[in-house]
Amino acid sequence: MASRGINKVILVGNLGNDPEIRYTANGGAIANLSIATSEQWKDKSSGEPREKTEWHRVVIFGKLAEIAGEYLRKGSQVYLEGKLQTRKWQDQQGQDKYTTEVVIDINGVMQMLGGGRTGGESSYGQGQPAGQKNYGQPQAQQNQNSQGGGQPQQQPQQAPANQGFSDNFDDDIPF
Amino acid sequence: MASRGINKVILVGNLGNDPEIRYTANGGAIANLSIATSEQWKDKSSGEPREKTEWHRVVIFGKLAEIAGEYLRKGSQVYLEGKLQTRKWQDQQGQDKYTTEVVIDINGVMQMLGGGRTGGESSYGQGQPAGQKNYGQPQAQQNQNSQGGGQPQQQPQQAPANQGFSDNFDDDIPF
Amino acid sequence: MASRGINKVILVGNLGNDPEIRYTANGGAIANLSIATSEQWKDKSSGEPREKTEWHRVVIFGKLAEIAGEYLRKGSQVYLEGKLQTRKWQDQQGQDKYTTEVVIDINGVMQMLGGGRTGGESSYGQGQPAGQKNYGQPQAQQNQNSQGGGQPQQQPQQAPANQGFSDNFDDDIPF
Amino acid sequence: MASRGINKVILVGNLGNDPEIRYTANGGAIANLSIATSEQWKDKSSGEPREKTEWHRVVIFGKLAEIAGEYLRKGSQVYLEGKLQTRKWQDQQGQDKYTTEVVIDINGVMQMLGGGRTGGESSYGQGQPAGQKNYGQPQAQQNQNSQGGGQPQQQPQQAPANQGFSDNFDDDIPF
DNA sequence: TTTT
DNA sequence: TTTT
Repeated sequence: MASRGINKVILVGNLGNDPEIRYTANGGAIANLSIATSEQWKDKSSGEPREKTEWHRVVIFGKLAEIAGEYLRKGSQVYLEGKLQTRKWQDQQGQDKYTTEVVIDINGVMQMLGGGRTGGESSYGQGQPAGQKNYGQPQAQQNQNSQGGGQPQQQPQQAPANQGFSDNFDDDIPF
Repeated sequence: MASRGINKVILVGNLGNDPEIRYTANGGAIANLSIATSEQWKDKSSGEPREKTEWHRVVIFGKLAEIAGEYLRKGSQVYLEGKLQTRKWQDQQGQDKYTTEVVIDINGVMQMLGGGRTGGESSYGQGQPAGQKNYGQPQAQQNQNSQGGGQPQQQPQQAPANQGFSDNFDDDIPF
Repeated sequence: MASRGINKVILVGNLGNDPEIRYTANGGAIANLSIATSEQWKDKSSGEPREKTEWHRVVIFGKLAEIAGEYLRKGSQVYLEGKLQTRKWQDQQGQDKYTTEVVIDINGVMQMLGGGRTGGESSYGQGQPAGQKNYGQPQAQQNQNSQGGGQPQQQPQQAPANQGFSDNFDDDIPF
Repeated sequence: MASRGINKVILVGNLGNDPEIRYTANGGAIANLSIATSEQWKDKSSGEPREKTEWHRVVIFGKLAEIAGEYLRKGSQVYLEGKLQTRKWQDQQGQDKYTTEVVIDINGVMQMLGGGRTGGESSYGQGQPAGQKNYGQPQAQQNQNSQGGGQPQQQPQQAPANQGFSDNFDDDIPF
């Protein structure tokens, strides 16, 4: 009955479309994203460059789904950390189908990338809340249930020193 | 002020010693582990096998620290997921020192590996609670604050089907 | 045309069956694994323990496929690192189907875990090289194309210390 | 003598300074980066926002070091995947010191993020190839030794479809 | 189909 | 020393 195993997916990619948001009866948000990752290489025989794009179906639950709906748009680059899940469903012909998704739930992570310093000329952001360039970055915290960093006990022992490392390093340390 | 960045460490390794457990004034547990990972390769010129062991200083907080203290022993194999943290301290001569640790807090993951099917002859387990082989595996859940999987909303939509996949697959799916 | 994105899957789980090995025309090995990961939690309302097993379809190429075929068996615990890939195929009715797999290629990682069902009673080691208990662990190196660690230049600076469990650390370092 | 363990670090952060590049006698490049990751949270008692920045010392070897030197600058956001390594050294007083670094070698990954400070006003692109805005992104491939994806056998089965944002998916697949 |  |  003990929990066994690790099931983790890490993606860095771009949205192929604006997120689709819906809500459960309880008011919980669910976001569906289509994320592209691509790899490219040189063909071994011809030496020609080749590229392959992989599309990932991502489902986000809860607070991160709301943030996704508010701040992510087609083309946005995002870091996602979740788990693999395959669900079975029937199409209209009653045929069984399986869909594998990357699920970002309360234990998942979403982080917007790139910071949107686009200078304003970008074709992105077109669907963004008005009056807001990209500086309205999300509170896309590392984890939806982080309540204070998780180790308040340590605070006393942790010198307030290395907070931002604004203090001067010793010459000794080779940074 | 928004959270920026990902700071993640994943280790699979063995304990060099029994965990050291201590408690904060608030009663919170802290476990210190020394974890070895090793890589080996063949020397490019001589073709001789080479090996290098890396030792990691790991600090675990909270519930997972208690589980570590109860179930991990010198030699145990463990999966750990946490973050890098460097703290500054002074040695007895007042010299500044820096120590980098892998911190497993409320957002971290600890998972015992190998399941201890050692047949009883193993030299491990010597420090284990009496009357307990290795079957008393911990509830080392994927995350200390998992409260039901994080997506109860989805349950209704999720057919109770693929729970354990005990149902038969279609011939169609090439598993 | 530049490579963009990260597509990474990390699994720690158990094989539901012995690996299926086949070979390409070129003699390259391909292994198919079915890997289970499970998570469990307490139901929020009823407080009852719940468990969910997820099954992952894993495809391994090359040298690691050979190692999988030789050393992994039904029940084996394994660490896998690869990428998500969805491929389209047609069933006998000509219907389009999609299957998402975790692909472990030359950039992937496979690592056997547990390192020793030494009990001997297991139906296990049947495929293992004779005369070799669990020490006959695979050379499941972190990466199929590691050629010496990639940083030979640094070797001189690296003290040969800390090699193995038995070393005593300096008093200065708070391990 | 078998390779045991996983030692993996994943960082997404910003450079605190331009990379420092140097070369070995053999002509191999080495880049030193200082990477910041930050997390922030609300203080449990006061409710006040708190933030903590962690600085990571990163060492990159080989081709990726060259790319880092050419394309990364102070402020750049980057994805890095490497391993933890602690080395011992002596300061001028002959005192032992330990420094823990994130090492990106031939098995590591570096990926520039954000893909486009297109503003032009940035002190940024100064090292970029002329005539090339942000599209001149580096060939920071997922791995320095990728030689064709590692699974050429599978290529025939892989439809050339889904290459790029513009493709329309089948109606069957619920993306 | 695994594992606990 | 970064970023928001």
